[in-house]
Amino acid sequence: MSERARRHGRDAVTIRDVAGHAGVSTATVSRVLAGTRPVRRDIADRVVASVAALGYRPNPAARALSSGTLAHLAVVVPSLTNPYFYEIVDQLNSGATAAGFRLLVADSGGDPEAEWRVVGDLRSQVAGIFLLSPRMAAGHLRQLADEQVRLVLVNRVEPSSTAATVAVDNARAAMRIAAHLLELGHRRIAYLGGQSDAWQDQERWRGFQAAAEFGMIVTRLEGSGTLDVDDQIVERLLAADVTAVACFNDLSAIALIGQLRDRGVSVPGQLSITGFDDIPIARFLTPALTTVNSPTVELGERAWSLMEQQLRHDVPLEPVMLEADLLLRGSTGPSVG
Amino acid sequence: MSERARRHGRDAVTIRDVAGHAGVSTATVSRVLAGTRPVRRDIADRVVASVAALGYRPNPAARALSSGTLAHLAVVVPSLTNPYFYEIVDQLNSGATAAGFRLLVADSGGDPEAEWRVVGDLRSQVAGIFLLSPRMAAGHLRQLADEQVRLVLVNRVEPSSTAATVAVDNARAAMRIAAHLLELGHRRIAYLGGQSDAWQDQERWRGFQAAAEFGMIVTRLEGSGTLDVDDQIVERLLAADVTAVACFNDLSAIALIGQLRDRGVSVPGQLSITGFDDIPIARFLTPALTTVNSPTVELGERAWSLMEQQLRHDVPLEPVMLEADLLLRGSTGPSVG
DNA sequence: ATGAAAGCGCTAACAG
DNA sequence: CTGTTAGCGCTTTCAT
Repeated sequence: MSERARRHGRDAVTIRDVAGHAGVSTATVSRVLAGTRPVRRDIADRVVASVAALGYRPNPAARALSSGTLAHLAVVVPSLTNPYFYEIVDQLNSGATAAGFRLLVADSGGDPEAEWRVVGDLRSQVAGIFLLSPRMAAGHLRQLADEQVRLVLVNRVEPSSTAATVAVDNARAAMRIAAHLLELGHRRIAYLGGQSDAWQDQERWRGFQAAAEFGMIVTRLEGSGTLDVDDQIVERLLAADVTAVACFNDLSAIALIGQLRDRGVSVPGQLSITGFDDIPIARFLTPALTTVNSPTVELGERAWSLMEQQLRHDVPLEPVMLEADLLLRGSTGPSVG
Repeated sequence: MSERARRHGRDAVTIRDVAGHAGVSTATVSRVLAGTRPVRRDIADRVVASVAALGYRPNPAARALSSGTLAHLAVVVPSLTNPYFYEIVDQLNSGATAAGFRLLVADSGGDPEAEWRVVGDLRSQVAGIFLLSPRMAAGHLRQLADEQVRLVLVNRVEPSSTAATVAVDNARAAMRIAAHLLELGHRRIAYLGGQSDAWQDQERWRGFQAAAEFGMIVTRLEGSGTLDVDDQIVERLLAADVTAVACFNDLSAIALIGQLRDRGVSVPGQLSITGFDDIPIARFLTPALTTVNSPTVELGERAWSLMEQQLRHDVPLEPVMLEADLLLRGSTGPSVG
């Protein structure tokens, strides 16, 4: 058995074998399988039968080389361990699988440069790329779009790029949280930020800053957007003299609540806390987390359909903006300030 | 511009262009890039310079077709929305990326048949496949190994198959939990199971059943292993008259605790709860979850190295069994039975 | 050590 | 509607 055959676990059966078995040309087999042009019914049946009989599976590499495109789509995420992306990836996977594409995943580690490199690598290997919360330079994003890489941007709006885009209106969502806190009597609040180079962080911060217009005093504290929060965070918070903390996302809210619990600070008794995203676990926490839901399912669906359009050579559209709903739960309560 | 060129966003620069630019043959370029055979220093330098100057990127499909293997590895997970798997996938991704492989992910939806089909699809497209908590029939697993598909089984031990395997000793971990509960005075406990066709569920259940030897009474309740728990679960639990519930995993423990909170049942005051896996969020919960850690990092590392060995044509080894540590946190307390 | 040339398996003109 | 044939871009003998 040849080395190649061993790799595939058997002497690979090729399109030629099928053609021979069915007594037709390889072109006909190809046409039957791809459905690119009509083939006489009885011949097609014969081909199908031969395919089944021989257990033929087209070689994707050969197909890719010949047709110029691989049935692979890539999705690049800042971190594979952030639950927020799971649902989106899951949606993309459903769409892609149904359309006969496979999903390649890549993790950029949240680094703009690494992200750019990863995409550079991927672009020649896939038919299209989903960028989830990308952080790369606007110039790079523009360049990719200019170079006709099929792109879908999720949660990053970059007006200078023509890339297809779907995003949640984060600023508006932040305002909703602020308004809710104000209604509860909170006037001095803190925003525990995420990575400040992320579009989502900028938008959310923008939303909270708008609350200043309504008489709130909003202090920004730097955070990571992950479960790893600064050990000193509680002290910094207390020093800031606030009655509520709006966190960049659910993950950091959860970590913060954990810290507060350890220090004996009650939530929402002494401090109200809000998250962002509504990851599935949020409603099961004690206290359940007040947050805004990021419509991840719709986000994923829209992202997929934007990709689908591009695969059909349709023109990219206006950015799709999605609304987030406020979910009032137990982690917020009346101000005690 | 040709259709093909358009797809790649530019007229693709091929190995021939590089060869022309450097004034050498394509074979030489190939050798320099792959390092398969020695090339005179100055010529190699010239090639490297040309590659850089033209921004050449080898076409993976052509490479795959020619060399017979694609630099892709696949990982099949039962569900893309379970945090537990992401930790492992993250590790696999690191190893694969470092070795120049890309990771294809596929979701089987937890269905044994779908899983088998997915693998059938994938096998010709990748150099190897990781199966995380696979549920497919033992016969299928054996068949794959027999057909020389490079496989790594994670968290499923199938003695009849020669596939490389790494798994956590779930039965032992379950015993550790049981022993801990017994020490706290719990004698009547329930096991809220996962999907009963999963190896992990069987092993955990086996571990808890062993506790009967030590005088505990263990009732099994059916569960899903996800955040979606039966609405009636609290009633069923109360009816079972137990003082502690060992859950299949952290996810179902979290969901259960959420339900109990809603019904006003205190944890661990009235009922002690344990999880399984130690997902990152577990320690931030209130109460923090008593669980056993699944050494996901090591699991991922071992899985990767098993794959690496196979890529080097090494023989598969004995199953690697990993130990799980008990993490005592706030969700368990003395029995009030 | 290097080049020429033969494919890898498939698709897509181009003929018929 | 079907067959023949020429590549797709790369690796790899086989010569030199």
